[in-house]
Amino acid sequence: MTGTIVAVVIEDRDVPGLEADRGLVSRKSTAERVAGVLRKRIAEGFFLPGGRLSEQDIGNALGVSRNTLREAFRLLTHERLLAHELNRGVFVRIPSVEDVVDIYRVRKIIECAAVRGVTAKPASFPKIREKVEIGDEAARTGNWKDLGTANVWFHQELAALSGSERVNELVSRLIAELRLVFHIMAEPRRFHERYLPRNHEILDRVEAGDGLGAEQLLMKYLEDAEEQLVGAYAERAAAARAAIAVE
Amino acid sequence: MTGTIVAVVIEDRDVPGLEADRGLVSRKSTAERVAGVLRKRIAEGFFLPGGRLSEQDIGNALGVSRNTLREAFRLLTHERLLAHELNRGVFVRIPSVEDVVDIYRVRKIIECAAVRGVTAKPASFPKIREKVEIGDEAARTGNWKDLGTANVWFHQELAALSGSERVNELVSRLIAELRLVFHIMAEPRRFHERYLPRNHEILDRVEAGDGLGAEQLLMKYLEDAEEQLVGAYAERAAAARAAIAVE
DNA sequence: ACAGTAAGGATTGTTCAACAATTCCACAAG
DNA sequence: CTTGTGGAATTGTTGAACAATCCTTACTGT
Repeated sequence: MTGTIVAVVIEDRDVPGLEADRGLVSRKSTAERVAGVLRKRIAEGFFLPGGRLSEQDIGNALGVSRNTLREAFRLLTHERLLAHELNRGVFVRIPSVEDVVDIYRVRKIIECAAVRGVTAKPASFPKIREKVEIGDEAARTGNWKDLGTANVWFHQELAALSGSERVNELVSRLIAELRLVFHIMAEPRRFHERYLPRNHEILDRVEAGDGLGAEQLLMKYLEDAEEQLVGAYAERAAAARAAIAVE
Repeated sequence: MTGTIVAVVIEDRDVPGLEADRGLVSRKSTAERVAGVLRKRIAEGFFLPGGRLSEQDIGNALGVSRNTLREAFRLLTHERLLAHELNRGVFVRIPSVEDVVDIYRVRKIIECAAVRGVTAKPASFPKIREKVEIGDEAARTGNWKDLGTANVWFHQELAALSGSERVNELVSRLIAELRLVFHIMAEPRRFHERYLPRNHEILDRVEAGDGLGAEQLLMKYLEDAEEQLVGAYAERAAAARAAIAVE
């Protein structure tokens, strides 16, 4: 028995650094691939918030059985991208204003904690800087869609400073949910553009090793964004829901 | 079209305060009920970490079809309670040491932020106090299982101070995952007992309105618990995995 | 004795068809 | 305008079937 334990431990340490590639090797089930397709479609707005996803139609279109498709629906429901109503089907979720408030509440906790944790020594963070510059470039060329995406990535990189797998996953989900909000707002330009200079300020503080300073800026940033979003969102969300009721 | 919007809005405000009861009305699907049963069984250790959950056996035992059972498995896999290996089945997850470290990393961020947010004015928090006292009582009567449960609830109440639905859900999951760890450790007494006085200290600070003080205590608490857990856990987890390999 | 392998049995992955349960919609009745 | 009341459409769930994969075991050759 003890011999087998040793064998396992050895196997763990035999080829260090290779374990990270396991995700690439492990094949995914059909349901997960289908979920991936739908997730992407939802993110890019092909399926709009409030819309119903018919088992039959999508099953036929994608060439998978209803059972497999339902497994995919479960996955996305758990990510809060779809809402499952018993005997009625699944719908692309319409986040409520309370959802938006809660999302920002969690973002403040998570992102600020991540930023606060940077050491007191100056250092370079190329990945974060990259996202900021992608945002600048997108704004310069007027590519508003990319601007929104870059902004999202910027915040994901900030959260990644925490070094926690679970935090990364959580933030990914929060941001996927926020995408639904943006689809209802449908004004990426006016919303994202004004935050570009603040991205730079935050990055500067981070690279200067001033975690507390960066945290203060980020907190204000998130408070402002939330306020702006909540103010305009309430009526839009109601209108979106009403549009469904009409249709 | 605008007219219909008004109609919806009116309907929304017509019977205020009733929407909250929607969750009670909505029945749950079979898959969700099955997931609930399995979740409970896993929490109480009926299915031990590393054990495989046979589709056929459990399906027969619970009287549901394989398809429905698989939907339930998906749910629990997403909660990190089960691990799904393609063509091999689902297993009760054995958290790695890295998982434990990451869980505590997130707990520090979340719970500390929640506690830090309490106002500077003294107030009473009966729900938190209740959990602390349940823990005391369990320790006095030597009911070690309840002691662990009470301790878990205490921390859930602390996190609930954040007032965020998403934080509550996240913490619930983290703690469900930690239960797997405790099942492998299998020493609820020695682990939890020593933290009882610290529960009181933290509660005192919270009720005194000293959020920052409570945060410091809680941080130290979590650091100590993590250290103690990680130190003893590595070999146990390896042994558990090896036991599977042998069996 | 031992690594490699080939056959088989068992389990999961996926699909399909069927039926029950529920919701939706239109229309009639009060 | 509200309140039943049908039938059509959709989802919920099951059971069977087959393919794909994994695990065990026995066999082979060295």
